[in-house]
Amino acid sequence: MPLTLEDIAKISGVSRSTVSRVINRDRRVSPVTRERVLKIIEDYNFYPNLAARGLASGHTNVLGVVIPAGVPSLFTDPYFPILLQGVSTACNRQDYSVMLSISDVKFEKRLVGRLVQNHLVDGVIVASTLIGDPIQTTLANSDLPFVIIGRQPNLVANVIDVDNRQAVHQATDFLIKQGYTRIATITGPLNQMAGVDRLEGYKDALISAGMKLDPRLIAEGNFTEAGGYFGMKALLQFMPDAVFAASDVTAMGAIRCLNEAGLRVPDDIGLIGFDDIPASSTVTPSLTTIRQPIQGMGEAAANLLIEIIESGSKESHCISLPTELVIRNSTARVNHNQQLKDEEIVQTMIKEEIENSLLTRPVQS
Amino acid sequence: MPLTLEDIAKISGVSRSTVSRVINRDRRVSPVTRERVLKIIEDYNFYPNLAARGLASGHTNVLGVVIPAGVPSLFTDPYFPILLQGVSTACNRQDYSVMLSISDVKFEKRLVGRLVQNHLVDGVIVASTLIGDPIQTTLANSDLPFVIIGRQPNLVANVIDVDNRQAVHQATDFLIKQGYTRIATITGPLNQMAGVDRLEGYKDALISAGMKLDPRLIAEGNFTEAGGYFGMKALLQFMPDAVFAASDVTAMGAIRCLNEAGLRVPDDIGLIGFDDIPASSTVTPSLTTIRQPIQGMGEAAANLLIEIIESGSKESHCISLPTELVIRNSTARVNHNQQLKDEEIVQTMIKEEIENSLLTRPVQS
DNA sequence: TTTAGTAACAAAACAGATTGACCAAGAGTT
DNA sequence: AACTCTTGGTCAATCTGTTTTGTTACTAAA
Repeated sequence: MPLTLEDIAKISGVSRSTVSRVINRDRRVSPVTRERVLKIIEDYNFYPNLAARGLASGHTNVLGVVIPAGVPSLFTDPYFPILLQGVSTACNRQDYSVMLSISDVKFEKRLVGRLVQNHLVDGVIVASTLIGDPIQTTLANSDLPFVIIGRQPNLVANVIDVDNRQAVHQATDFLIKQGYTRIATITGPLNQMAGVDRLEGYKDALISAGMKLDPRLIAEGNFTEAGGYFGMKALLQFMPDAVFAASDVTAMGAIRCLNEAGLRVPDDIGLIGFDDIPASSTVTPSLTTIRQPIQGMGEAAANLLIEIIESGSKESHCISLPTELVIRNSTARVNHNQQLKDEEIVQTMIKEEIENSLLTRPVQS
Repeated sequence: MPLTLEDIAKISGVSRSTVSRVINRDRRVSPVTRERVLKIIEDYNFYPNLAARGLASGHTNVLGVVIPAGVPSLFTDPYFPILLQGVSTACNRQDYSVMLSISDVKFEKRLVGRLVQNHLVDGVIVASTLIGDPIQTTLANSDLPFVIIGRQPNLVANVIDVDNRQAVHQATDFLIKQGYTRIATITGPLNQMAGVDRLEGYKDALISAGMKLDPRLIAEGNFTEAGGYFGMKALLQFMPDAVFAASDVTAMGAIRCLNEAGLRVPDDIGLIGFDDIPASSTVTPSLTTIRQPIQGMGEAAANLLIEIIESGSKESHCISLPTELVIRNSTARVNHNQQLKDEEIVQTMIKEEIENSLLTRPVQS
């Protein structure tokens, strides 16, 4: 039978409430009593019953992480484990636990109901939702604090994001500067904002460089390897000389397709990805890519959520984390520029933006 | 303010206990009352407070999943997301939730303490622990039910596993049958049983084929791509003509190394992996591999744990799931056998074993 | 017609924390 | 000396369910 507060109180010769205050760092306990009780708690290896604590205090110190159903890249993209690691790290540090909901079409409604209604978690982090996913409005209508990773249209909420559009704009500019002229893209799923924004960034760059958009050079992908492969296959007939792939995994698929077609990267076709997953630096050729701080986004989401929970703030916060363009060999044309050596050249994106974006900016409430 | 049992009771004109009975499917409620109360619960969208329920009933309907710190493949191997998906699916189906503990060296002790001591979860699933990880004894000494994925030496516990040794034995036999003679291996981390068992299976096959073991043909890896790359690099000087890589990701690293060295798979070197992750069928050449039912293992672990929790069984159960050898192009020597076509030939492993292993076998308690 | 048994529900006792109200003792003021 | 603060604590209410015990009304058996 596990110990209770009552037991500890009896052993230390104080009342239950005093022990509770010691545990909760209430300052109305004399240092000497505090020390004595703490020692006993330590000695007896006592942990308070979280259910009781949750019932009495109204909070559980648990954050929910919802990963929606129907995300094809869940199994193949290291994005999710890295994100989870970030959330987990931040939670560990602040004595929160992580409740994982990989939702399932069949159980989605019930799952979210449970999460929202029955006080299992103090707040929720939502990762890569589809545009218009009902979970957003469910959460918005509840009084449960939540943070969305990746902005959503028409939704005032707490958001952690990177500036996808701007980042891709820059990366595409880089391709243009390298002398590529028929620049194509394999998009992400266009039912996710990240997919849409990255496509817009690509368009922005071409337009502002005075190049014309050719719809035949845009292939829709879905952040998977297979999506990259088939996207590339579709593009090949229109002879692009460079491709922006909306994720690194997509780029890997494109490389496979190009290898099969006997085309060489970067000489025949330049390639840029997005994410900078571990494999990007080891693939041949190593992949030029836009690095986003995936783990950092997980941590930021958890930290923001915890802050909101504990402060009870009703404002909406948007945090945009910085990206960098990591230049490797997949864009190093022999004929046009000198071949880049193995070492990576990291070009940090606009400095001011980084500095600004690190701050939490309250938006309308 | 959310509704409580009391509210529902008042609305339906019965007592709190009756509402509780309705929710918990206690049969001592007349059908007509039950229907009326159920309707009200539905109408008012009532969900019971889980903290209160946990306090009163002593269980939370939450399973913990512990992924230990210091697993380098966590970020790069799709193993973990797939496993989690399995656990999650099984839990959803039975109204359990999943609490994720990606433990962190720094917080490990506290984390496990919390998990074990304060009734946050009803049971724990432990994935890929290191041999001798103290978490095992901590759990074994607690009265918290737990299931380990992947057997551990000297530990009587509930285990979900595949027969790594036997599966690798078969796969290596297949290499031998294909005519390869200098068969090397890149192992997994030898501080995990899966790593050790797969190495033993490799040795078994060579020995029982009357071939002699050459320690220079054994390179230690760690289930990562980089491990495969450097392992292959180390092996190359001893001129193997086939390699068993202890995971598919490891095999990908080996392929990269071989490409750089100008060697072709399968003609110069045959290659077999383990797992059958999605990428294995799309990589060039497609990878012959031992498929293990990762998602199935997650589901099995959750189902077993829930069964143990609800039955209160004190016996230890071991469930071994079947594997299959999936033959693709990385072992299809042109000179020795006819080239295998694109379609996969799936050779199911010893049939009897599969049938046996699907049963839960109680072991000594 | 009792008596026992049972069905259907209510009432009340928990479960193990948190937290506001209250109180005693000593310190500081005037 | 009387009064007010502050400090450090105790007491008891509270949170929302589950579960045991109690009560009533009815049916079946003696």
